[in-house]
Amino acid sequence: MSKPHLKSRPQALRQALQEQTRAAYREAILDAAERVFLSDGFQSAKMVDVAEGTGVSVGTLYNYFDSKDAVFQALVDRHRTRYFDMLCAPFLSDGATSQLRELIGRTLSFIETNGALFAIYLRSTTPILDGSMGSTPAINPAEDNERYMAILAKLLEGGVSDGIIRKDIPVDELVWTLHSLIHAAVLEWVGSSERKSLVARGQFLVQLFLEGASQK
Amino acid sequence: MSKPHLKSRPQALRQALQEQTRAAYREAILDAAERVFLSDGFQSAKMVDVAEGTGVSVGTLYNYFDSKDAVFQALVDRHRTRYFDMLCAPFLSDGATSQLRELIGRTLSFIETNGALFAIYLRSTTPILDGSMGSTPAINPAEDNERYMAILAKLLEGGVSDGIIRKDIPVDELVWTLHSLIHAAVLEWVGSSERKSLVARGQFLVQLFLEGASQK
Amino acid sequence: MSKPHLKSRPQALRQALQEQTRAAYREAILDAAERVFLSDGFQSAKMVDVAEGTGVSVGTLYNYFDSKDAVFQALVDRHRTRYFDMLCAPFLSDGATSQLRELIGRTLSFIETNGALFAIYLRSTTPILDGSMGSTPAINPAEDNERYMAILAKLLEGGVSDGIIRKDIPVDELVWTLHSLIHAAVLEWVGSSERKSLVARGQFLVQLFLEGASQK
Amino acid sequence: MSKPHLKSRPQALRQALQEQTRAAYREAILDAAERVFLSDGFQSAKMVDVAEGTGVSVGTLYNYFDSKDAVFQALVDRHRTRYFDMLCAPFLSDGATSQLRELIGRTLSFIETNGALFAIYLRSTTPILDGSMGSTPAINPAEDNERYMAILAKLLEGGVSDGIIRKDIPVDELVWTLHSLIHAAVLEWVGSSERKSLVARGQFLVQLFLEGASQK
DNA sequence: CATGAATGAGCTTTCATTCAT
DNA sequence: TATGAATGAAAGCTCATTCAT
Repeated sequence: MSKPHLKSRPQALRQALQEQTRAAYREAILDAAERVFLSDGFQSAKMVDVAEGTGVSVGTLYNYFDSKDAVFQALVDRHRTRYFDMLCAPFLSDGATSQLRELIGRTLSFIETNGALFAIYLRSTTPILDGSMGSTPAINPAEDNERYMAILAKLLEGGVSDGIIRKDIPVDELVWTLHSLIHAAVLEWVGSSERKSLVARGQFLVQLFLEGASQK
Repeated sequence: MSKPHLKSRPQALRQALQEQTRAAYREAILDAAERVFLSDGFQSAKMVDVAEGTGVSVGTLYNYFDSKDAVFQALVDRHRTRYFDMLCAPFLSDGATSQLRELIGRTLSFIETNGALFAIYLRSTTPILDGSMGSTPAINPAEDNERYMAILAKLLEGGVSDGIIRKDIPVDELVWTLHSLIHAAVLEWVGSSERKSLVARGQFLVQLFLEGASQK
Repeated sequence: MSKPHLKSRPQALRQALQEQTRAAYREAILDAAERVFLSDGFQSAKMVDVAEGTGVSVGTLYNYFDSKDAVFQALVDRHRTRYFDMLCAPFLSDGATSQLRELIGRTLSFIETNGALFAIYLRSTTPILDGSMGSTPAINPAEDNERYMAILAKLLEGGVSDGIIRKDIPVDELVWTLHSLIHAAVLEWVGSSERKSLVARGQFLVQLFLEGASQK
Repeated sequence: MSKPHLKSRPQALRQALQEQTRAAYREAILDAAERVFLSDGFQSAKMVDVAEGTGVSVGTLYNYFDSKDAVFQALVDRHRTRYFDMLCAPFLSDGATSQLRELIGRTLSFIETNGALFAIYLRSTTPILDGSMGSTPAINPAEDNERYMAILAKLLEGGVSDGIIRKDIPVDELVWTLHSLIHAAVLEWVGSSERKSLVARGQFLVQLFLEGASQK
């Protein structure tokens, strides 16, 4: 009762530790969930497996997330934030072409580092996939894709202005093509077991995208 | 019982009719299944819905297919046969470039005509998708993809020989890129509700693939 | 194909039998459910027990009812219809008093014959009970009670007009009292294992209600 | 350690305080529990809510009570003691009728003051309720009811001796009727949101019970 | 002794598959 | 061979209870 500040300090400490722990649990669960979702697919993934993968019991899962959907949601959110933060960082280089290379390098590097789930999520507009992922309205990859394409568009428009990118094709089409190309690369990479450097392939893709396959 | 040959003719007839009917049933079921799988996804698709869509009862489904997986399997098989038959037909035009256009035109035309399921199947090496589709070992899109890429490779190699396609990039890489590009286009098409002409976009893609995005 | 009427008859028959069977199943399930709900209470009652009690599997339950709530609902509905049909039948006797006796006789006879669940349902406005029964809006005993009290009211008003029932107490109060009394009797009966005649007690109650406990 | 008697005094003091505190906790928990049980029903009531309502953590609940059932048990016990203490207090008035009025007045006043839970408990012989309340054997309202009815019986027997109460009906029946009537009133009161005076209605009930509904 | 997160048995519900008709 | 109701394993989720701090 007297000297309550004596107690308040440890309490604050404990609280901090608690929150530390909570966060750690959350991360652990998400890590396990990502593994399970990736190997089994969202629908087939069982909460028990996620729990087991985390090393906790099922009930604990629900102390951190409201539902299976919510876990997936959080998984996506976790990546999304970092993804766009990374994309929006200022470029180190000048010129549309270099920056394009840089952007795609970053993108693919992110995927390479952070696992494939986010990439797959971005592709999950495909109807059949929709079934396999959660159907919460908040899970809306289309929006994220548009955001990404907007970034691409800005760069390519700059290239057109600079006379580097051809004018006879609408920028939208170029954007769409490059975006699709990147995603294809990612999916290919995700599906393969070898996991050749995704970044390297990205650079190669940009080259091909810019120069074309024809003999000059 | 007596004079079996008297009966054997009608029996053969009946048998033929029977088989005709059986085949018709199979087709009807597969048609319905494709609709359902596409709209709900494999996992969420219910056998009852397939039955209803076909106009038969669930039990009947199992007289024609061993399991839900088997239905999907058959669905893929049905497309695959026609797909490769179509691809292997002789070209109407000459020259690597024209034939490339023709091949991709055919490919996308097939997808456009026959629905998206097969295309999605071809992309289903993605782990998360594996979960959403049947997991029978027999469902192995990789093989089909390689077969397709082999066709592409032959054409592009021809182009290299003819001096039309650049030599400084390994054909494999070109093949991979073009293939990815096509698949990306298909997935994009599948996911969109507008359903702009896929074939047209394909032609455009080939152009971009050959010429590149750079201003010359 | 020829003589379709040869087939149509058995089909009609089969269908009739099927519906017979369906109805029988429904009844069997409801019977079991009533037993289980009564012995365990709605919340504690397990669908497995209902299934076991019926002699079917859990899945079958859901072929007949959408949910546990729906089972309870149907249970109540089944009784309600018959209950009010019976109450609304014309009286065999004349005079407010006799008809009162008759009405209460019928009521209690119904309860005695048809089991206690419906009676308990009618009492389930009690908050604690609300928790123990389904919370579907359609389950609204208050309405049913009011309907019953309206019937009582009409009779007692007649009695007042005839100078048989005292005028110095509002009919509503009399109705309320008699109604409560009946319900109390029913609950008492439900809770006891002896199960003395409920109808007899009812007649006795009416007498006491009319004459009072005082020595004249 | 040395001179234990020096310490024993403060210890006793501390112990007393401790027990004071313990008792206060218990009461607080029971208060909260009563609120929660009444609003949600026993089964639906969550220990977390009780804890929250008390302002302690769930764990603390289990330092004071062994289980959810035990909480309910204690809740009932707490009321029971006070209930019968109150009932057994000497009457202020003379004469069976007056004392009857007084008894019922006290009863209903108690319910009105102390909340409805105890009243509901007393009615919980109803099977369905058993499920919704704890099923510990110790929770046995029948016994309490009999105790109450014994009190009623004594009064009514007095009335019979005094020539105030009719002889032609066994006292048991009269007791049963009056008791049922009171309980019905209580349940009605519990279920209604208006909460008209329960005591007033009780007096009215006694009048009706004694005089009957018939016009004299 | 208070705390509150971890636990996991147990519940309702779904649906691919079977099988008697 | 068609039927469609019965089946029951399996999944997501809840919450009374425990226990390390």
